[in-house]
Amino acid sequence: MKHLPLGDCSEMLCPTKGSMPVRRTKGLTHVAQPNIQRASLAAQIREHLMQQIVSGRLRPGDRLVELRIASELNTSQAPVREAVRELEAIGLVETRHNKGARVRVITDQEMGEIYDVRAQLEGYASECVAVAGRDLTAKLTKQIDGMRAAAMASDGIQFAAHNTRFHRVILEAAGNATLLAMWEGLHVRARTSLNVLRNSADLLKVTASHEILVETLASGDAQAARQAAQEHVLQNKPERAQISDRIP
Amino acid sequence: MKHLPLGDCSEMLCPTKGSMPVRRTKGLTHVAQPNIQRASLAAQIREHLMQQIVSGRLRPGDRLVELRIASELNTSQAPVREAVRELEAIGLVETRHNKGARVRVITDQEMGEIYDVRAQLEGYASECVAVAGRDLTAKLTKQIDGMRAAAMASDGIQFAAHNTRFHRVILEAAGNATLLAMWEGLHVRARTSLNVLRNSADLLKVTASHEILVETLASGDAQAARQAAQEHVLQNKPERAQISDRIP
DNA sequence: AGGTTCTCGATTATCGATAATATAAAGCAA
DNA sequence: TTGCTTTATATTATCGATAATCGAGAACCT
Repeated sequence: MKHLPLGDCSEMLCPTKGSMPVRRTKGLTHVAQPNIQRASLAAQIREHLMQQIVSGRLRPGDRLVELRIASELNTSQAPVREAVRELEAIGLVETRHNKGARVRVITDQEMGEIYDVRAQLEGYASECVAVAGRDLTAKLTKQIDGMRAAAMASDGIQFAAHNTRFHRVILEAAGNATLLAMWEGLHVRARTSLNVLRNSADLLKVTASHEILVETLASGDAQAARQAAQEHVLQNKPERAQISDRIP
Repeated sequence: MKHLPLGDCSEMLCPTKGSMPVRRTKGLTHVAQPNIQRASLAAQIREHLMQQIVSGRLRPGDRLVELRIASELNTSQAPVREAVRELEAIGLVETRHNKGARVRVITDQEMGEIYDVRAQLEGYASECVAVAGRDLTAKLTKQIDGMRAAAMASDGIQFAAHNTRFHRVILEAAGNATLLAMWEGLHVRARTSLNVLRNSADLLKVTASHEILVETLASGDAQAARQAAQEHVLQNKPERAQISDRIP
């Protein structure tokens, strides 16, 4: 297949859906034994661009010119276009008709809104979990351990990953696929990474905040669970007027 | 431009964003005075397909073959593909890698989930509105009038339209763009149409249910507003195991 | 029969080229 | 100089053609 000069391309998006198969023999043919790319070009490009954005190599306002990216990656315009459209659907990129796409500027205002909505969704999810009487302590603790380790290593990316998984455990357990999908739509992972980069919060403190939540969830009191989850999210809501610099 | 044999193509999706300009001179050139299509082919095709789905001409499980649709509409595969992908993002269509798209089957289960989530979102929105002390009575009443008229004319489509606008008024007034976007993501209009078609509910009764909500909202009590909105949505949540037939 | 490989037709994914647009630069009249 | 029209350039939207993939059935083996 087209062996794109893309790096990892691991699941930043849709960690649930596994990657899909693909094999092209246009430019160079490969031994196709290791590195059997099983994702469409579009998906790979999407992940690539996503990395660029989240890592800050592409910064808010930067344009995404389809043909330029295509030539950089040795592909045609089509899959790039598709990737860009997907990023738009996700909300990482903004396009105007006939004027192309650019990396979306996520304002502090919007970041705040996201946390407000998350608080609602997670509050409801927690309520559902409590009502159903599900015990997630084991799973949640596992992620907390990961968070703590990442926090001590000052690994923001890893921290965000565990953080996201922690919350996903709750959302999944709520048993409402639509709710989960909407929550995923907020793309907590990407957003959290961004956020960690923006304001180097005290990761250990954040970790501790999760531990408290686990306890409340375990109590089984639906209203309390909801309340706790909402507060937890809002607690970590970034202050306004943060340092909006990005890593260089 | 390419004068697609598409009918209305009015704003079923993204009623906020106006349509965008486009003009092609490939096949036939036109006087381009009336009917100045200001939407990209992809957008037109998307609307077309959406109509087909919502109206029931395309039913759950039906395949959407890109090249077939393209030839039917006298376009190339590209814009069709884009349209289909958009429908996928919306959730009206389901695609599997290398296997194409088909109209998504919305199960009763999922329909129920949607209402549960909507209840949460709208509850929160109503709370925000009340807290902000905004008075929406005039706007809401206007839509209720529309609903009543549609109800008496047994016009499900129109009813759904007014219904959606009613709720959008509230969501917009909540002042959280992200919240609004998520709510739009549920595509209430399309879903409501489907729902109205599935179970011919008593539209006048539904209308009345909205009137009560307006009163509570006007009272300014945030908790009451939230409660009322949630209940309102859940009240209209379809029963399980509905007649799942679609109009022919 | 039961399972395996091969081939073919249908369809998606991708490509390379063209038409259409938007915007900025250049030209020109008042 | 201001404002309007024209031209040039960059880039998107769309097209038509190809390559790759899937699924079903044919052909084969055991």
